[in-house]
Amino acid sequence: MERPRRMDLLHSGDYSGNDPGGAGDRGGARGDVIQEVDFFSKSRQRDEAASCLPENPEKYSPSPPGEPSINMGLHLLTMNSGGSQQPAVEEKKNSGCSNSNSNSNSSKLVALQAELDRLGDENRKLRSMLDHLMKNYTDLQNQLLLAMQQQACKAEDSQKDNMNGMPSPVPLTAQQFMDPGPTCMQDTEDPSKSGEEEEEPSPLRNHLDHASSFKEQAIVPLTKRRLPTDNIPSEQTSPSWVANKSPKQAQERNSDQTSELACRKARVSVRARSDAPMISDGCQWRKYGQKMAKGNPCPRAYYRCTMAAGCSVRKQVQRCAEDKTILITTYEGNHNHPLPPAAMAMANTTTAAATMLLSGSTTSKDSLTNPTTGFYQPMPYASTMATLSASAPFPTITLDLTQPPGPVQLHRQQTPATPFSLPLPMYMPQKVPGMVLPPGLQFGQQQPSVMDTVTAAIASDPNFTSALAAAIKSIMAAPRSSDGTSGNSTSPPALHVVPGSPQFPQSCTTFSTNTN
DNA sequence: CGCTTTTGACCGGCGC
DNA sequence: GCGCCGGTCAAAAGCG
Repeated sequence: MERPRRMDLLHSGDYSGNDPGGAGDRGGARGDVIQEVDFFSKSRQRDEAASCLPENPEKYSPSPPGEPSINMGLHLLTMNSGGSQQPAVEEKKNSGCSNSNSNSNSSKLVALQAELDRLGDENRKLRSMLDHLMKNYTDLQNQLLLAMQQQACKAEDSQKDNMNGMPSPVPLTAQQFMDPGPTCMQDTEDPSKSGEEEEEPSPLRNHLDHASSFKEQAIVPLTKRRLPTDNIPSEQTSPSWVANKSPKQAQERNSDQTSELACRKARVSVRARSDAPMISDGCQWRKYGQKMAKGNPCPRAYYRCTMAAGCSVRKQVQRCAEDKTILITTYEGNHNHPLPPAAMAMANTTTAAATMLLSGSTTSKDSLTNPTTGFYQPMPYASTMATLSASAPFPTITLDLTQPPGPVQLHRQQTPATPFSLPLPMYMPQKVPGMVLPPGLQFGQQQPSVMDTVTAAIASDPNFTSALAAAIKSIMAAPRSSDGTSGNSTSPPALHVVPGSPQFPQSCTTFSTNTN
């Protein structure tokens, strides 16, 4: 689980573009001496990637051949490994040219071999360190975002309680907060509580789950606030499940359901131009319904994430009535399973947008901006429009990627009943195939506080760049086929645990892309 | 055969 | 109470 992630990082290097049959010859014999020579070949990028992930290179193919990738600047390992290999190759050349110095050359070869081994070990250590740092960093990010969300939820919860005179929900103790207990995403994960339900494969039960539970716990007040008696009949957890459980479990179950409701109440929606019926977002989806929505001649399709049993993430796909080239994809909920890099982008986007949405619609933007001050950084992404709307049954944030890149005018209306827009720095995948994210795109002239809020929310995820790159790649390589779901090319050959992917329970992302 | 898609039915929320 | 609408279910069909 560690190495695929590393592979992901490396794969987002700037070499992986224009590799038309790359996947085919990528799975050749790795680890032998020959690959060292290949560092000078045109397929260096493949070998670099393979050198960092020698085992099952073909199992990991986040980007199809020819798929442009984004240079996320994570070249440390790649260059390191490459540099460590280079002397050996040169030495081989030298040794092959002069037989008279065979003895000295052989000794040199031995020394270089030892050096190579040493560098290899060092390289591995560095990789491990990088992984560890990344993990810790993302974990911290997650915790911070969770704390922010909890703060927002508490504030609004207390506000509502004051208004309604309702007893406030049981306050979350630290134990509860840390306890991976009933949450919207974990109702089907915990075998101890849901023994009859599908059991999540243990590899999937990683820290992400814990992190998600962490976050989802934090969102409970919001849940109870919003929907004290609501129910989700369509979820894997049926009321009968509750009935069969002990009262305590049933109570937990209700908490789960309400939490899940909260998860699904906030929506993040993205509009983008796309010919494809559905964007490829890195997840596997199963269509479970289609309806004709009022006011739109185009049907609305309902999809459910099938990457893991019990995953409550759903999405709606519908074309814009005004402009049928615009595809509107709406995501709800959080994945309770590791995500491939391509899907990570979606999850991160969802998280950031949902975080912004919650923070902006609950307490104030400060709940987000202040805690994330440390994350303020130039947002190296083109901008687009993010629209927050509380007029809908669910708070919804819409990321409009159909706008041309560049500064976007923004509006923010605090009135909950009216939509308000704010600039959400986003990358314009349709405009920049396989290029480095333009650094330093600023939106200073636009309400900095709001911009910072969104910026911080999105940029706070250290995996955002890599995940975004994966998303862009997946978007650009979005299959024109009619599915994009089961036949989705982004269906991960191997799940990649990208730690710390903020998958906030209330996230719902509409992701519209432009595959034109 | 298993999985996915299709599609009509069903359910709950909401407004009148 | 009724109808509308969004969302989901589930049986049937399709597909590899």
